[in-house]
Amino acid sequence: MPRQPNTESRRAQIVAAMQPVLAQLGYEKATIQAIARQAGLAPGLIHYHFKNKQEILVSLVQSISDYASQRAASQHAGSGAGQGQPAGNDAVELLRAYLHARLGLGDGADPTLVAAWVMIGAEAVRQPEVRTVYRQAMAAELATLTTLLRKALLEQQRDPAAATQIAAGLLALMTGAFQLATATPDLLPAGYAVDAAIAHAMQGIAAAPATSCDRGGELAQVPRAGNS
Amino acid sequence: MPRQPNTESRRAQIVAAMQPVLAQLGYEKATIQAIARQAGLAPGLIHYHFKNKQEILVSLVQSISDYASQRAASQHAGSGAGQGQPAGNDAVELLRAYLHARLGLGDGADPTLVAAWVMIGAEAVRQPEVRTVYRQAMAAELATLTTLLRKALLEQQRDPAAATQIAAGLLALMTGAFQLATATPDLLPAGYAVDAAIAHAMQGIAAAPATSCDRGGELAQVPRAGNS
Amino acid sequence: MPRQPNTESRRAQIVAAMQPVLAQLGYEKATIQAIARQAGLAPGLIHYHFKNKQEILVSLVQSISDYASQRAASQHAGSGAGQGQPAGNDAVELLRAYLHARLGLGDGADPTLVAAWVMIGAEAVRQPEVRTVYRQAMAAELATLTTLLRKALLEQQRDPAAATQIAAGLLALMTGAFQLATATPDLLPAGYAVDAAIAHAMQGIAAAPATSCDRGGELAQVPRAGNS
Amino acid sequence: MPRQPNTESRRAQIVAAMQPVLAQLGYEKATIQAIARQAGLAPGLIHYHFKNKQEILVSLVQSISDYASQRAASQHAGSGAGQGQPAGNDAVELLRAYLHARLGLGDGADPTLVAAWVMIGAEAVRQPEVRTVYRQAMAAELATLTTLLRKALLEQQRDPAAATQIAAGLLALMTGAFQLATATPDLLPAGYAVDAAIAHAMQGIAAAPATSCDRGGELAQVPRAGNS
DNA sequence: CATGAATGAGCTTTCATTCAT
DNA sequence: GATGAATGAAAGCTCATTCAT
Repeated sequence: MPRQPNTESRRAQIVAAMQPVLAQLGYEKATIQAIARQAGLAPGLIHYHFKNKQEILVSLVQSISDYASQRAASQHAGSGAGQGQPAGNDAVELLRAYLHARLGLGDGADPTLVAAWVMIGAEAVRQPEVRTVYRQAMAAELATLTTLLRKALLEQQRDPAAATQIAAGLLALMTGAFQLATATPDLLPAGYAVDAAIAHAMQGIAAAPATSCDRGGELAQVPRAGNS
Repeated sequence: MPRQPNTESRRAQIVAAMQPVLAQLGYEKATIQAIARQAGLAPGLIHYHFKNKQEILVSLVQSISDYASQRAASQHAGSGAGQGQPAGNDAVELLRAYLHARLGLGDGADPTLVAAWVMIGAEAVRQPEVRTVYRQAMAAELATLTTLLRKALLEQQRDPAAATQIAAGLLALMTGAFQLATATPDLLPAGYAVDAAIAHAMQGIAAAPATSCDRGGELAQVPRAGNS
Repeated sequence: MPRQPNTESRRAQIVAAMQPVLAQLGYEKATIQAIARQAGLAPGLIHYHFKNKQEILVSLVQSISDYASQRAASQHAGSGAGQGQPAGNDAVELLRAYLHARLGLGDGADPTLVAAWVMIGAEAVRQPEVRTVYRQAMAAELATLTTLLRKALLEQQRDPAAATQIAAGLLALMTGAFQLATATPDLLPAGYAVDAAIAHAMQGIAAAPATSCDRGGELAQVPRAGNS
Repeated sequence: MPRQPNTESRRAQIVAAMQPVLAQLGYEKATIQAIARQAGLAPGLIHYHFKNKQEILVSLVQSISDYASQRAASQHAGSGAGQGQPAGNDAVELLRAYLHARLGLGDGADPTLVAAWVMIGAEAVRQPEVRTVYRQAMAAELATLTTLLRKALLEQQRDPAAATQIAAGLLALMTGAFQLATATPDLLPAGYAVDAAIAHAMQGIAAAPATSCDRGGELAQVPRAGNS
């Protein structure tokens, strides 16, 4: 009677264990021993399930990225379900909610997750394999932002071409906010990141050229950010 | 006649050598041997001038920070010298120039410098000594931005209280732009960072409440960013 | 009804799987995992059938040795069956055929087998258990050669005492040919080994003192090697 | 006052230390620790002077090969210096002396050296870098043998074209003799290897076709090996 | 000041062997 | 018999730091 494989769950367990260790110690100091200890496993077992340390890191990047995409998708699905809003601010509200979800709660939700992501960003600089998956994750985030922005722009009867530029700015702003939240806590006022991101998005939308008829003046009344 | 000590120049030489090595290899892989090779010195000499590797890193952070402050200061000095501008856009232009200088040229001037700074940011997460100087550098940058923004806001007759919030957003945006320029080159369109930063600043200024009399509508005409 | 044990066939399967792995990787790098993979079995099963890795190696040595002995025996049997040769060159021809079989076809028949044997030879140096069986195999080969040579010498009316010395030379020559075929392919001309071995044997026979009456001059016409 | 480099002597020391360890334990079991212990050095120092373990092995191969070439050259030089021999057996004697030097004294001079060479031969099978230098060493030996044989053949007024074939056989014989001397001591009679090699050479020379005039009959009297 | 060899702790990785299923 | 996860003891290698010269 052969025993049933448990590789998948073990891999997930190990990847999950790497996150806090990475967040606290950085990649080089996140030793296999430390990861094993965090996971409650024998060190040798790590290499039974992963070819090498880098592979754990790559898996972690994909895991985090997948989690983020999934959460974004569920948010999309959860909103707009005919709440009978009078004004057509659905898309704008969705965007606002997205930025809140991403940057809210002390500028980065789970500090461990954010710190791990910062470490991953540094490793992406010098490990090509990590760079590849990191870039994919960033591209996915960028695509999500661009889509949200395009919808919001259309909703506000603005030229959707502005979406790309605004999304790029938002991505940089979010990335930097993660870095600052992790490396220099308390330097910046609490909640600044959500406000800045929403301001960036809303003002960007407002500043975008109107689609057809020149009614820019009226439409400039993009809903103000309600949290500051 | 004893030759005069060359300690200071040696230290500077070593610190300078660490930058490209750090940019390429990260802190842990930036070995003393590699730094010594880059500096053209014997490995043993490094520890004569620095207690340990961390001390070189701390010196590098200060060095980069000082260089940035100095460049910012010289920029201040160089501008505003009564060139008889008709409109009172001095402060706004100064801010714009500052953001250009920081983010221009491929979103990060010297790639080596930017990459090194990204690595430093990661180390700041886990090395308290590094975090301290990193935080000081960031605080200095934030102060510079805040000052520039406050002047611009005053110039535009806006409430200067908005400066802090806008500066925080700019700092995050810049920090993230450095990260993205280093880890995911070519993901974002060239020059996006300068545009995004200037848009963030200008729209933030425009959106700030007017100082005294409520003439916000007219004053909304903050000079548009000229490069997009 | 209990299924009948398959231990023997499993053992043979595992031993057979070790050969190509050993040939390619050497003993230390021939991991149990690799052998199991080659055999299409689960790693854990290996140690059910073999106490340890060395035991597989020892079995392989015996397996190869047995195979060689068997082939030699069948060759003996296959020849000499009254083909009505006029001249009494039976024994000489048998010897020649034997050397051909051993060294023919690119100086080592099955390259995998030859390479495995070379690896075994190296392990025999340091593992007493391996040395024992390796020595037995070599002794068997030596005995076979000696027997063949003695018959040939008698046939040619030479003193059979020379057989031992010639056989020793042939054994060394064959062993070295295997080594060279494996480690330095293309260094030596194709087919050199068969020629050299046959020359060694034939010239050795020719140079051996005649048995009784001194007719050495005539008998020197030992059949020349026909393949060069 | 810089200290003077001692890298060369240290490298030589380490290479020398590897030989007996390799001879006794084989490559994989010849750990850095064991080599360091043999050399009386700290383990870490090994990797200061050698990039990796393989590099030590490659150096050892070259070292052994160089030593052999050198000894062969000095032998050449030392002989033939006008000893006023009546018969022109100079070249034949030189060849005989060479084989004696190579195979004499218990079929392999320094047992440690021979055993190490056997281990090297096994590693040459699977490590390309080792194979390269091993092949060079073998090619050098082959060239030496071929040259000696050509001279001897000319001296005996035989066709020198036979040199290559005879040399190949001698190389295989010597290689095999080393293997057998190391892995199966006492299987073969003492001194068999020298005798076999000399017989192979001399009989090969005798059997070679005469150069011009057909006086093969007389010239067949190649000097008989004097040690059997 | 300068050199470069030397040290040793600690890392990743490998792998024979064991064992619960 | 068979499976494949689990273990733990090495192994090679790296590198900050020290120190004799």
